[in-house]
Amino acid sequence: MLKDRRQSISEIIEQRGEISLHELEALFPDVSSMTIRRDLDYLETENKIVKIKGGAKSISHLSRSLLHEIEGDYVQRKIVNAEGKRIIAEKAAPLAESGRSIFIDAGSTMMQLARLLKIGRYPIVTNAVNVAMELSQNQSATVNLIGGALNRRNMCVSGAGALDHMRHINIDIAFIAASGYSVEDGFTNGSFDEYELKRYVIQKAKKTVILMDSTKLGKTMPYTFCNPEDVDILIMDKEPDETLRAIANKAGMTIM
Amino acid sequence: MLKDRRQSISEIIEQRGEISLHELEALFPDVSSMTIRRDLDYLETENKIVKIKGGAKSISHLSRSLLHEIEGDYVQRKIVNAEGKRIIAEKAAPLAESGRSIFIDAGSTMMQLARLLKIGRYPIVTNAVNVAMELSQNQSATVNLIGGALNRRNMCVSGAGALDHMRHINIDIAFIAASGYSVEDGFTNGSFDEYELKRYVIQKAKKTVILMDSTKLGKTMPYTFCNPEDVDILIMDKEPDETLRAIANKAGMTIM
DNA sequence: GATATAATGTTATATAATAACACAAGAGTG
DNA sequence: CACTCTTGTGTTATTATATAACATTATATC
Repeated sequence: MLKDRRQSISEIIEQRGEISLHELEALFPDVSSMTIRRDLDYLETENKIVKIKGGAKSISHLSRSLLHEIEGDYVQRKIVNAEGKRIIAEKAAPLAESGRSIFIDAGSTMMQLARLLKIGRYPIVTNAVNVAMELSQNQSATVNLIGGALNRRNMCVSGAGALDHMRHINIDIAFIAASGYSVEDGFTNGSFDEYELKRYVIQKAKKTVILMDSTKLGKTMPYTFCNPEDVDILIMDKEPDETLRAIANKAGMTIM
Repeated sequence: MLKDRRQSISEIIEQRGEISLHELEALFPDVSSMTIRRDLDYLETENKIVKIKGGAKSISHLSRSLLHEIEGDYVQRKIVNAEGKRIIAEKAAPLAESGRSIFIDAGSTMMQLARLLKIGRYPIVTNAVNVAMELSQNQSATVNLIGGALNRRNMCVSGAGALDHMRHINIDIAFIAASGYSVEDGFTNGSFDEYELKRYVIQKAKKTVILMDSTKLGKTMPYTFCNPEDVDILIMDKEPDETLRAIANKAGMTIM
């Protein structure tokens, strides 16, 4: 049946992200390669796939890769420490299991985390549009997107409306991103609105987890949103040095 | 210079959405086609484009087309009346000029409207994530995204949080989508949460504009969110029949 | 069951992608 | 300043893929 076959092809591509014509030929031995080509033509007009040389790609997969790179200076970030961020996200994901109400901050590390949380059904609150879309696409989670002004640079919501929204939501575990940490200034970030929100969430959350890759160490950004004393767990991609370890011990902050 | 050329190519593709290799060859006569191929290879690894047979496509354009089709049953909708929706959006866009605070509802017609509003800098409130992203991508508008539970089917926010959020926002003009209209039941839609929000917004807005394509006429969905008396302007893609015209006259609703 | 329409198959042809090697230009380095 | 190493580029032959046009088979409709 034509409709079924096209549906199947669509689903396969959706699942794998990309496939070669030859693979499809093998999967559908009953029809000729020309038929499959025509199926791909059809799916392309439906904006489900793009035909590439020798196969096809899923548009929604391509779009997802875009979501991961929304941040303005993404090229840099991507190169600098994509690996570190993955490591951090993998450490953080299991922590989410225990929470009944989770907050996820904006940022590319958080995007990685969102991907890993796919399986499971946590009620999740976030201020990042890309995180919300990622979470909602593939799972049964309840996603609560905070309202407020949308920052076009990083697709993140903040401002007075956001604070207001949070007022009625209780958070078990908050996963917060930091753009800098230094002994003098603590955990810092670069935008006032986001600073306000982070502060507020940390204050409300029963447990605060900071996700920060090692390149942020020693950097100071304009706003200090919290200090080690306010943090339960700090997750990094590398082992902390002695100074940081000592500070953490004193402040009761676990480093993972 | 390699970097400049790649940047240019990237921008051209970004702008046009798609281009053929031959066109690029013509635009860059100083380099061989092989060089351009290699540039495209590079841009592909950067997730900016997809190479297709004989050229390339911009990923962000592809993603945008996805935003337009997020609704679950989009295949149907798309075929039924994409043209009608464009007509409606074109009629509605100029109305937005006069408002100082605008609300835009979720839905594919609204997505068309969002595209047309690109030029200008309206402060815009919306509950549709795709509309918000579209608006924020290409312009100087202030976009205010309503908070609440994210509906994964249509990427639209609703629920108690959404109502709460709206409480402090004043709306000059509200552009609302309707899924059905009938004489007996008025303007209707299919989800309770969205119904609540629509009602609330209409009640708050100084001016209510309903956007509805002609295929919705005579249909009734589960929830009546308003009646002609509550509406200032109804925009459709076709001329109304006599019955509707009479009702509109009586209710003080202008039909465009 | 006859006719129209849609779906599929087949082939030849045109088109584009790739790989492999060759060449040139610039950046360090001794 | 020669050198060689890297990087960017060009050329060609080869391979792979897409297209177009027509032939064939299924499916629906009356």
